[in-house]
Amino acid sequence: MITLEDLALKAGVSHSTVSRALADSPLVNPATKARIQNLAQEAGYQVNQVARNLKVRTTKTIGLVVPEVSNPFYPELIQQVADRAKLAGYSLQLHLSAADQESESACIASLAGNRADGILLVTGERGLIARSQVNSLVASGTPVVIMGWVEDAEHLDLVAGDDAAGGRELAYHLADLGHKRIVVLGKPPHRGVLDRMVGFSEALTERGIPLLPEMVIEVASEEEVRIGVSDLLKLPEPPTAIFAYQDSLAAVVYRQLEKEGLSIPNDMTVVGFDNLDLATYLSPELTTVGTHISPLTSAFVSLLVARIQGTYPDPTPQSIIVTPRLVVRASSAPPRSQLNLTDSIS
Amino acid sequence: MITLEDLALKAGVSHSTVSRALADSPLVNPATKARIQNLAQEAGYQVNQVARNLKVRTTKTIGLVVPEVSNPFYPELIQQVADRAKLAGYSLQLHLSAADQESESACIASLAGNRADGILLVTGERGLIARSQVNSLVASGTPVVIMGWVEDAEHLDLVAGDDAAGGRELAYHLADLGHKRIVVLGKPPHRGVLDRMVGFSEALTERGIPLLPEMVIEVASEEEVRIGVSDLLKLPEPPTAIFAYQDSLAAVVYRQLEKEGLSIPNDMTVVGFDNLDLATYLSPELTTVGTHISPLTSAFVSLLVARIQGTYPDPTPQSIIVTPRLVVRASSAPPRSQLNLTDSIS
DNA sequence: AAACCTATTGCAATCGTGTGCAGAAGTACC
DNA sequence: GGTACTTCTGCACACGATTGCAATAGGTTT
Repeated sequence: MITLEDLALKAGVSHSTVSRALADSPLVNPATKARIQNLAQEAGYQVNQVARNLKVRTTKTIGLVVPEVSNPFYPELIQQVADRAKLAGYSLQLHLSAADQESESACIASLAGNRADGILLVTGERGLIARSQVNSLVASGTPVVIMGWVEDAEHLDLVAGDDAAGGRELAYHLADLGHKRIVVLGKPPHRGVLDRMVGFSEALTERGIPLLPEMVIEVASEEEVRIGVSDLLKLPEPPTAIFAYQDSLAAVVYRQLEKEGLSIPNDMTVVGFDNLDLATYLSPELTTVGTHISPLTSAFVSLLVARIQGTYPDPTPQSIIVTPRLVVRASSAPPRSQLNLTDSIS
Repeated sequence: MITLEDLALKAGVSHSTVSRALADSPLVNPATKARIQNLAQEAGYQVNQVARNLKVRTTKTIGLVVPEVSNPFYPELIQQVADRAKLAGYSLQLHLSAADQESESACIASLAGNRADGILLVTGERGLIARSQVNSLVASGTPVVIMGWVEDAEHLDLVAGDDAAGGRELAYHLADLGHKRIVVLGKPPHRGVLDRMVGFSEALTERGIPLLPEMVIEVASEEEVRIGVSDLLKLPEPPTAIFAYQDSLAAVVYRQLEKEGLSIPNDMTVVGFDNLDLATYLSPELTTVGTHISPLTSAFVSLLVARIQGTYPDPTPQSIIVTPRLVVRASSAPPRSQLNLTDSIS
């Protein structure tokens, strides 16, 4: 790899002059500047960023840590973050935190070691694991912005959707349609989606609809989803609607219902949460609630970049909450009468 | 951020000793070594990788450039590459090449500037754009491995699926089912999938089935897919099967057929290409062909890592071709008679 | 006791850039 | 012609780590 020194030799000047010429400094004679720039061009000179980073104490890199990527929510997020980061002049260092045991800690340590200018951290099912690391990183001057659920968030810069509000929207929607027996289906230890459940059940009670214990199903795998759904249909009074915590879970519910010979929404209403592209791939298209990812990521990276550049007006930790929106599609409808439903099952 | 020098002061030794202690060098007294390590621990010392990288002329970073991420093929790929890279001790620098105009060139330049130890490059619809940059990068000693279609590939390390073979498999499958009027549907400028088409049509002619010009539909957007499908159904002799170049296109075809009131596979057989997770989300589950991504990514990163470490036995450029596999699911069936079909349309 | 060896540590150079400061031209002004 | 000023260039240090080599101290050998 060719260096400043190499160019300097060719041009018959010192490396300082070359450096300044390539930085388009007004300190260097326009003629020599042009000469040097041409030389660099044709020699295919590529500045050594790692040397440069060391000197200028900045890497123009932001770290993005995301739990995984099989849930379609994350790819959409990554794409947008990447676009926005590039626009602001930053490269992306991607880490998947669910990939190894040490999870977030290892990712953050790596990013800290590589002196990322800032870190975007999307929490996983168990919330923010590496809390203390984040604290000390922030204390030492590296901005970190969190997305997602996190316990005791007031000392962190945070961007999140208002999951409780989303849950309420869905509950109202189902209640308005006339559903009385409603199932909630989700992963048990997933703290990030607990608020969805809370908002949902609050709104149901508010409308005088009981959420019976047997109607709250905790599932840890696709297999358990299928079994859970199958069991529900055997109840003496089966539900008329299923609320899946996530669109991707709803997709599994779809498949099982189809296997059982039920049609959506005639025999069963299904609603999800997230409003992914996936929701429109399903058939019938899924009624769901969610923020557009776009305002989320917009706040996410613009807050971080502002922190990095010290341009954010308010120095205290921010909590940016984006309100989700109900998207009614074809998977929700008023319930059939009990009689018809049992008929169609037998 | 705390440096070696800071630690050295605290420990009352020189920074060289600290460096060696942290590297667990046998050159330093076990007692002082332990003392220094404790000190570093409690001071929360994090080695400055950018300084280290400059000195050791290595970054333990590999660049991954991928066109985009909305096609579900890529997230699956990213996940696996990230896992394998981490396993080999490398971080990932992610670039999305379709995000900006300069496309691949800008990504590669950035990675070269940041002195990535190696680059994994997944080509997009138009094949490898930044050919000359890749060449000079490889010439200067940075290994690059390409995945996907590329013109004139013999001087590059390459990993790809055998798309022509996959296309043939699909053609045989449809022919065996008894289909005669078969539509091929894909994006026009997408060189990467041309081989699918070639293999497919070769196999059809081999079986004596003509692939009429009006049966080859080029579509550039979702909207065009819908129009294209809709138009097909108005033909005097509509097709009985549709081959979509990609699973994600097949998903759009599904939606349009549903809107038109046709049922898959009774009224129309649909097959895709890629064998994504998406294929099993669809209903009915999609018959498709594709390699498992796993052997692809495995070859992808292990070849690159071997090149970086100089452990690959054969120094000449490799072409690793992975053979895809036909996965028959519920979306393909023998054609109905012409009469029934036209009935169900009207 | 001199010579030698070993274990441990520090000195100093190095990686490739950026940049403050000094110095060298060249120019203008009195 | 001397002074001051402008314009340009180079010297040298810094960024924070690694590492070859020299140096020290202590112990062993003869």
